[in-house]
Amino acid sequence: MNGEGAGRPESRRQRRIQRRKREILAAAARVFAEQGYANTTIREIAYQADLAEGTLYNYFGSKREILLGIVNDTDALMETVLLGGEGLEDREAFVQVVERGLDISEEQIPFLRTLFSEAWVDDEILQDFVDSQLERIYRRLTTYITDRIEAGVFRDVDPALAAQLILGMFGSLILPALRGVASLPAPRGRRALAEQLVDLLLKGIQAPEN
Amino acid sequence: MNGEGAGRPESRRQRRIQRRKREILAAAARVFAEQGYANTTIREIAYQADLAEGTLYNYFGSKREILLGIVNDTDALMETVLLGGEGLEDREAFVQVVERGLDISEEQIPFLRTLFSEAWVDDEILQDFVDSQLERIYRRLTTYITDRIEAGVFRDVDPALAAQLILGMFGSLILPALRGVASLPAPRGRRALAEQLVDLLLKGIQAPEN
Amino acid sequence: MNGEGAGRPESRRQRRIQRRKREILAAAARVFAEQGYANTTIREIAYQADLAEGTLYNYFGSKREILLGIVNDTDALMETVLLGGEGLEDREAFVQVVERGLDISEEQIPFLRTLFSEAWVDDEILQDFVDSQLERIYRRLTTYITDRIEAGVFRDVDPALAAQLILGMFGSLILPALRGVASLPAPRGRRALAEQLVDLLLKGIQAPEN
Amino acid sequence: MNGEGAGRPESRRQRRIQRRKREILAAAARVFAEQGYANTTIREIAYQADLAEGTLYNYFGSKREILLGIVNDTDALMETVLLGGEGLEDREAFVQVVERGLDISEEQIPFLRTLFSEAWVDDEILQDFVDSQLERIYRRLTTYITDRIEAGVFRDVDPALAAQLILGMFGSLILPALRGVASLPAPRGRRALAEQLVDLLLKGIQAPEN
DNA sequence: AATGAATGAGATTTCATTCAT
DNA sequence: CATGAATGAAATCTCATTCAT
Repeated sequence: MNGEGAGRPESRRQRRIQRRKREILAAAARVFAEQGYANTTIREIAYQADLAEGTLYNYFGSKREILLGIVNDTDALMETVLLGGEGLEDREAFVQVVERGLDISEEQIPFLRTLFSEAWVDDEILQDFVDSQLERIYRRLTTYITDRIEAGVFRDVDPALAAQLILGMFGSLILPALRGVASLPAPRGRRALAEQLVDLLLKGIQAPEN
Repeated sequence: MNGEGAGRPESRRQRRIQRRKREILAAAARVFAEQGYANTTIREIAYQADLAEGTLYNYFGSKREILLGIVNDTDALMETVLLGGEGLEDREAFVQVVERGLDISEEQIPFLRTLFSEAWVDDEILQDFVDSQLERIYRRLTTYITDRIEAGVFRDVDPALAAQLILGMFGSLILPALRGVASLPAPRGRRALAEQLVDLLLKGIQAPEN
Repeated sequence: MNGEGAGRPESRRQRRIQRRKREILAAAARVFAEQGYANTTIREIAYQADLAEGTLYNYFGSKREILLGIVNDTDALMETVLLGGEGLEDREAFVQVVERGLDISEEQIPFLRTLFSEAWVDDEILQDFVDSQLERIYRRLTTYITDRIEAGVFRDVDPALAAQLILGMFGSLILPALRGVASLPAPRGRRALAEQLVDLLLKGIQAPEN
Repeated sequence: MNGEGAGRPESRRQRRIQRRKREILAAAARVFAEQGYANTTIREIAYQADLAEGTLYNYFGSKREILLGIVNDTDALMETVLLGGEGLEDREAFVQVVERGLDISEEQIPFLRTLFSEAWVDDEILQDFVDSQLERIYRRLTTYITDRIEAGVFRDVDPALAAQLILGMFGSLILPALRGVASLPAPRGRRALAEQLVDLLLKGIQAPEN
């Protein structure tokens, strides 16, 4: 019974709702990224999502909840940056993680752009995201560096500071794309970019004989 | 006679106006930095500057003009980052410029915080500031690196990319202070911080025997 | 079936919007006529139209747009003054046009009152209305007089000046009603009024033997 | 004693104050005429009168008092329209009064323009001026016409209506100048204009044989 | 669920008036 | 008397949110 398809109908309904939510978040992220959260009206989001204004409120309780939805989505994605690279030789592991970071960043530009601009002034977002997600990446990197120093592979630098500087280097790569003034290189170029970053990081800028 | 105390009265009036403008900008920068431009009301700025709302409009034509006033002020200050360091040995020059950058950044935290949060979504600010001031710093650094490579002091890296990565490293140092989650080290610590950055930059993270 | 009651729903919506717009314009014209445009607040118009302030902005983009809406409406009505009277004997034609002018003016008193008071200082209104609508009436009258002179029915007067003076005479009739200090005579009296105006116009005030 | 010039010093002071008041009224009338009362700022009036804003308040207690000052001044002038013409032959008397009306109107255009635009919506002005000054002119004209009818010089028309229509004719002559879309003819042309008005008024527009 | 008209609190901005200098 | 900076009430307009259909 229950006509075609069956399955728990509840689940189908849930899936439809989730899909609709994602569509709304994607539309909202696009507009937020372009105009900023405060300058964006619900009407504009509704228009971009091809829905009536009131309909949005069936999926999100407020404009702010849409923003937090974006933050969460981005959160989830950041997780994946850290996956992979395990068991590889150091240099290659580094390069792959950087490259993957570039890939993900590009896909998520509107989300990241929204995220960063609002994180400056919104304490809840700042804590939910920056002080949880970035902190995790930062800690993981610190631990890794500490290990490598102990293994004698890295020089005896301050691991926390080194982690911070490395994240800064990575940030400088995606910043222009985030700001919308330049786009990231094509996938092939990204590999080269990652290699150059890692090269500089490992060997420094000074000529060896110095 | 006619020592200080006389002078053209026009000039005294002008000075009073300029002083009042600076007071307003300082108050506004504080509030913008905390709450963001869009969330800040004229009423709040006026309250912080200890003036009536209408009085602000005797000095700035609109809320936005106040924001642009902050951008301009910051502009002027950024100039000074690049001064000094000429003629010093490379390592020391680098260290001093980084240190000075930290000093100036600290003084200007509310202004910088305002600036960066709004530059994301405000094209005029983005172009007036980021694409003029930062670009200058970036170009100067690129030129410097190119020289050093030609002189055989630096390895043969991509100078533009290296400059970008270095700016990213510097950015990572002031970011926590800008975000308000940590403050910069005391002046003595800043010297050490600058040295560590320069050390990592010059020699890399890899152990020498590698 | 599908008699009245169906129709494209778009069209029904459009009609509802148009009706609402007219309601707002009527309320606004009443208030403008009493207090003048500048002295009238949006709040007052909204109150008179029995709507919230914000609702007005769903129909008109600004207070000024409401004013222009009134001007346009009046424009459209003025057209009809000139209709009719064709083919009648001169005296009767004149009388009928004057009478119709009185009728229309009475219906439109709040609109006309608004219009005239603002036309003094608002160039756009002055040109959109006075210099297009009144000009048309004026030209038509001039042409008519010229014809009549050539036909030997009217004396050899300056047709343009005569037209101007006639419009002034008509204006003096509706002015008291427009100012709100007196109302126009009842319809029957209007015919008599029109006849007296035309009589004076045709034969002058001087006794014949003079 | 009392130094040079003597005279009651009070009186000299009074004269200076009166002169200053007139200067302010003239400046205000110019600006009001151009932009309307509500759109004009005290700052603009002060600028045109070459005074500081606060200084105006030494002469007039409020912006509105300046407006009423203009109304009064105009009032005083209107008086003079009616002077003269006594004892002249009818036609010439009419012509001279009309001509003088044109002369005075031209001199006073900014004042009249201000007056008429505000009289629409300001009951105090409407009553103080229109319903006192115009009423006087209107009554005088009515009386005159009644006399003339009794003397058999004028036809048996409704004197009140005739007076109204005549004022309307005169109004139509100065209206374009008042509106700022045309200027009055040069003095010589004014005589001709007045003669044409009077001619039409006395003999009508119809050809005699009709 | 979907719609979009209605709502009204709240923001920016203007400007007549005051008052210390 | 003259000045013009300071004041703050009041006006216009925006827009997140609600709710009847």
